[in-house]
Amino acid sequence: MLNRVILIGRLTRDPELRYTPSGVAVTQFTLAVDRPFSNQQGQREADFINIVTWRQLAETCANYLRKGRLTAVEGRIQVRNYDNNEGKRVYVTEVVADNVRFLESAGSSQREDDGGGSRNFGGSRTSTPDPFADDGKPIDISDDDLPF
Amino acid sequence: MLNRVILIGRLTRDPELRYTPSGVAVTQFTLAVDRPFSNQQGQREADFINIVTWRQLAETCANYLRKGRLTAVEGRIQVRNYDNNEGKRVYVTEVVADNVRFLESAGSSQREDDGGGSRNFGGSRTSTPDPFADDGKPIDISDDDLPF
Amino acid sequence: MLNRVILIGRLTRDPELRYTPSGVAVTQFTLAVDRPFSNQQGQREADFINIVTWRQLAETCANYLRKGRLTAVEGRIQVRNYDNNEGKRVYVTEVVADNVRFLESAGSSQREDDGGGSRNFGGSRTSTPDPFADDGKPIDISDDDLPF
Amino acid sequence: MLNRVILIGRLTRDPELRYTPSGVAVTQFTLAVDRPFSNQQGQREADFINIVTWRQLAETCANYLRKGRLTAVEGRIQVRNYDNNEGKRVYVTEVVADNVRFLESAGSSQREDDGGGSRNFGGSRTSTPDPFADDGKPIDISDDDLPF
DNA sequence: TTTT
DNA sequence: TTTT
Repeated sequence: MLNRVILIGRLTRDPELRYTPSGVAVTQFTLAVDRPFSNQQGQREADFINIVTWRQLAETCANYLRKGRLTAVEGRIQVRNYDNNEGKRVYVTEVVADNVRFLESAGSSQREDDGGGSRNFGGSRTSTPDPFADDGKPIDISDDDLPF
Repeated sequence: MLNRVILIGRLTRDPELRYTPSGVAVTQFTLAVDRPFSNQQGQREADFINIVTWRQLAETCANYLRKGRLTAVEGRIQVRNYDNNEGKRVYVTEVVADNVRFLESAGSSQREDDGGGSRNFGGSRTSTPDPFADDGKPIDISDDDLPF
Repeated sequence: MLNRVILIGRLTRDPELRYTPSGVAVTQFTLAVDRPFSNQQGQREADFINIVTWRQLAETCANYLRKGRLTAVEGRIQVRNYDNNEGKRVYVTEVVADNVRFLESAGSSQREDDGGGSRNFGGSRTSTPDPFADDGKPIDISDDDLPF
Repeated sequence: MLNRVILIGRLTRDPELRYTPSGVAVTQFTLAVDRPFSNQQGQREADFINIVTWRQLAETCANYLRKGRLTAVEGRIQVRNYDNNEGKRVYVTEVVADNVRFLESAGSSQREDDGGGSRNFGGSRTSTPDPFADDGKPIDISDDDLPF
């Protein structure tokens, strides 16, 4: 009935832009958000929160966000489920963003690495497991997932 | 760095109160939050979002919340992970609440069922799968999970 | 750059629907939101927060909201200023809502008074002071104030 | 019943630290928050939102925030009123912050002016009008205004 | 000027 | 009275 999330954190890697079969842009990335307190061992932990954006916002995020950038995200929590290859139901929680603010433009943060070439497009495979699946394979993005 | 969630929805079942080994109260429940739009088939879906509360707030929630009640929750997104019995890393996303508002007191909503007897205390097992695990077993709640 | 407000409270009076010169619907009301703590005298106070809604949402609010109803509002803080009749600049803070949730439908709250007849439509003048001005006169609502 | 605000904007001037008669620290500043759309004349406007912080957070804000810095604020809307020198009731809306994030540390933003010397401490009077009053005089901050 |  |  009401579902609102606001996060400020840093991208754990470059955003990944893909397209649904019908050609709608989707960008996914993960925000590392430091917890407001230390754990029993006195260390600061972070939550790694998966973000999805659609359409024009997806294109903009793919163009301007990079690994490490401080970013504000506004959206709603979404819980999807699908059956994995062992026939087990898996629940995936992510934040569907409708507003993203780039708090650091290129050059405003120190030690940037905008060179790279490590960006992945069009659903290509990565060797690091994708946090959106539980088995290292990209989750199928379908037009059924289109919000709004 | 900033992590804020506000939800309004209805409890999918009575809340479950347990205690950590060191005696700290934890209450878990799930909120069904209707999505703001219909899907391609024209049906309204909901997101089922797991909520955790600690200490005094946990006791209050266990005492006053019941299945079906309209409830507002304020908190932060937390992503925990643990290795399941097949040695696979499982990610669990939940909202750690620090503020819960009871929008319907007992009697203010129609068709209530406060009788029941189906509440579970102290880590007892249920036959319905616990949404906090991927295998139907309650997730171990340890003092390591204590926030604040 | 980011401006988000979420409130839950009760209407202090029936909402007021008017129209700008170009025919756009505007509805204003005030939410009483209880503070989360008591003051030095041990009493619970409330903040009285002015809400503005536009267009379709304005019509819906005027149709369904009534004095006393528990209501959730999502929007942004806006600070307008104008020069009053003594030539002094006055600052008006209000919340421009883009999402309003009716947490109590007609009949779900006790002792309602939906009879009334005291509602005002179409920009008519009232003798009760308008909370949006400091001098008891309705503030001119113009098309310049149209958001989005 | 629930009252939550999250803002990201820039300080319009250095923060002002004062103390209540009983010695509690209060810091006030104004955030300029750009609106998400342009007005009829095609220009981007901003809302100037007054922020108040108390105690330890007040000290930290006074120490680390400066004019122009990008800052995130979390808190609640508060509406105070007082009678001005003409015996007229004046309403003051501000955000009482309980969480402030410094999104730009000293040096991370370009062209800073941290020199100044224009800061005011300990409740001293200033000739520049206080944004929290409508008449250019600082509003009395009393221990009655202490939240939490 | 205030709601429950 | 305003920030970039």
